[in-house]
Amino acid sequence: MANIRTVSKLAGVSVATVSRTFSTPQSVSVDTREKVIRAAAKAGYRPNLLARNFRANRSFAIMVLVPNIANPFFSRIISGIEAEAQSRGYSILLGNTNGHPDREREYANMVHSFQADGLIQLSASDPFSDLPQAKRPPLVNICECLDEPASPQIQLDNFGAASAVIEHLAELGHERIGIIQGPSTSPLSRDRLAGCRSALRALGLNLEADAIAEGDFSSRSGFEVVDTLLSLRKRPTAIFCFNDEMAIGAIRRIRDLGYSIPGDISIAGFDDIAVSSFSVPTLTTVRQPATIFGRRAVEILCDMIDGTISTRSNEKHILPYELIIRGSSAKLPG
Amino acid sequence: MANIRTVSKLAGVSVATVSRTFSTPQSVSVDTREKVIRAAAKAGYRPNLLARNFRANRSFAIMVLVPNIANPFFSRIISGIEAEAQSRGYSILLGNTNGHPDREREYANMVHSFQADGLIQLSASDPFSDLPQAKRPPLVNICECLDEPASPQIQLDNFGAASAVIEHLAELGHERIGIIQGPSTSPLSRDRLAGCRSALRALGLNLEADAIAEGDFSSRSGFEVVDTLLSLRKRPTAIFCFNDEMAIGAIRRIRDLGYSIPGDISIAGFDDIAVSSFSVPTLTTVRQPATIFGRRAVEILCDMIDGTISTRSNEKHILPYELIIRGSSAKLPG
DNA sequence: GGTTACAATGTAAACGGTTACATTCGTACG
DNA sequence: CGTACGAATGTAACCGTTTACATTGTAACC
Repeated sequence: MANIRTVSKLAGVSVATVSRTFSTPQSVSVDTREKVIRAAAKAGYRPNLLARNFRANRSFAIMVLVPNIANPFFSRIISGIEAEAQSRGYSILLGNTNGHPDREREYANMVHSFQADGLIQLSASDPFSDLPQAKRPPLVNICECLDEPASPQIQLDNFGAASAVIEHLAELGHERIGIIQGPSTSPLSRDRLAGCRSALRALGLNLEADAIAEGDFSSRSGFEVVDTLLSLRKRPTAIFCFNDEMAIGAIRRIRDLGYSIPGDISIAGFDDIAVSSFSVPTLTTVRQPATIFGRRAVEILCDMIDGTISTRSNEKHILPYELIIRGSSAKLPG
Repeated sequence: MANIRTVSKLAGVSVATVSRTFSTPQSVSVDTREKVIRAAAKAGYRPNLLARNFRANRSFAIMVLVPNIANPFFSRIISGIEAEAQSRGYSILLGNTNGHPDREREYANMVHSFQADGLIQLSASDPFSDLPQAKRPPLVNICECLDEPASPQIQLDNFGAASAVIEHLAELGHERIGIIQGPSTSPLSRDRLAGCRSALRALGLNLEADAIAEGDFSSRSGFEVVDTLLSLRKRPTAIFCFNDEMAIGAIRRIRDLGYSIPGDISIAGFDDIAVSSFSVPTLTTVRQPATIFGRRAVEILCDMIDGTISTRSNEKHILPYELIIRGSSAKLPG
């Protein structure tokens, strides 16, 4: 392989000049520059970034940890991360954790071994929690936030969005509203649930414990747990699912049981994934600015890497939601 | 940062011994090993992989080029790639190309600058086509294959799968079958189309040119182009869409126009993405072994990196399909 | 006891860049 | 004319590993 020394000999200059030609061209005279570039082309020289990064002690890579890549909402976020990272000269390393803390830790260690300059976590966990503040590498949590974060957090106004959904359903005349939440351990579910509670209370309604079912954000779980809501003595006339996949699963099951949507039961989801505008019926949902999530995360992470922001920052960034009203929610007849 | 010399001093041994303790522990006596490990722990030492990889001239990273991460079928493949790579000690670098050849080339160059040891392409294009055979880096094409490949290719038996779908629809009594294909430039569309033609011919039927509409694999395109099929003088009684997203878009539009599915029109898709089992109606489709695609690609790529397989191999690996019959296809009434 | 074999460990060169510092040279200025 | 200065370029150390080769120590054997 052609290295910088090959090129320097071929061009009749020193290695330093070759290096400068590529990293700080303005510090090399035009003549020399051309000579070097010609020689480099002739030799088929490409700077060895392994060597450059080693010297700089930087990998120019960002590790992205995602619980499940196959989730379409996450993949939209990753799309945003990728775009912003690419434009800043960073490459992205992808790690699928399936929510396993040991997998997370294993991947997070790549930052310690200098394989990545920073970490973006698409879930509420902090793989560096055992480290003293001063030694924490750049980390940004996104989507789902820690309660007592030691790093910057980016999330939707989950409380506000959930309230807005409830208000929308209440406006349509629904008073018995069921909920299919995500895993109850997740801060995200808790925030949305709090939003629901608050909105209902403001309307003079109460959220009974048995009107809350718990899924795991998969369509299958929506399909399965909706039964518990349908079999309540006071069957809900509207169901708010904490993501679109569960809503789609629930719709499937509800229709199988002979109910009409939104005739008998209104449904709302969360995320606004691509299919939600084409499903039957089209899905009322909350749109999250997924690509912006990704871009913001990269912006903040890069600032931490550059030292513009302290790695001890734990600012919370709340992004706005948008309520998208479609065919799955309608006025209660009568 | 603690480096190997810090540890060697702390343990009272040479740097070589420290290095050996971590890379070939059996070549170090038990006493020394323990001494070194204690010293390393004390110093908080982690081997600098930037340095190690530089020395080895290997990045232990695989670049994955995908036209669109947000596509759920691709993300399932990536899931498989990630799992297999992780178990082999490789990390994966993700590049979203949006189908832009210059983006592809830019990312592909990361292999030349030693940032990746090999490349997996999730589309039918060869960023190294201008290179002489001998200089081609390890590359595997997956999903969609080149006609005259210079690298190993992995794809479904698209011809067979499309035939099977047509045969299934024909068995249900359908004779006027419409097609929504992907971009006509894609080899994948062409193979599936050939499968359709062949199956229809065997049944004594003909595929008219105007029974073929062209989408771009997005739900929206399915929604939009299905109109041309519905407005034919001889409206098809069944429509085969070359992916599930387009099928979902088409279903939406067909229902909006007042037709029933599968009462008036049967629909079949391709890919078996997650929502297809929960959509209304559930979707008859072709299941592709997505994670196996990913795993196989990594296996083959690693063999090329290790030199077990020549980088000049251009073997085609054909994976089996599975026809999944669900609610969107039914017997033609009468 | 001397020789040999082998296991354990050490020494130092190499990998391919970057960059602090040194050198050279031309030019402006007193 | 001598000096100071700055631009262009060169020299060589350095980054943290790995590893070929050298060295040492110990045990087995004749």
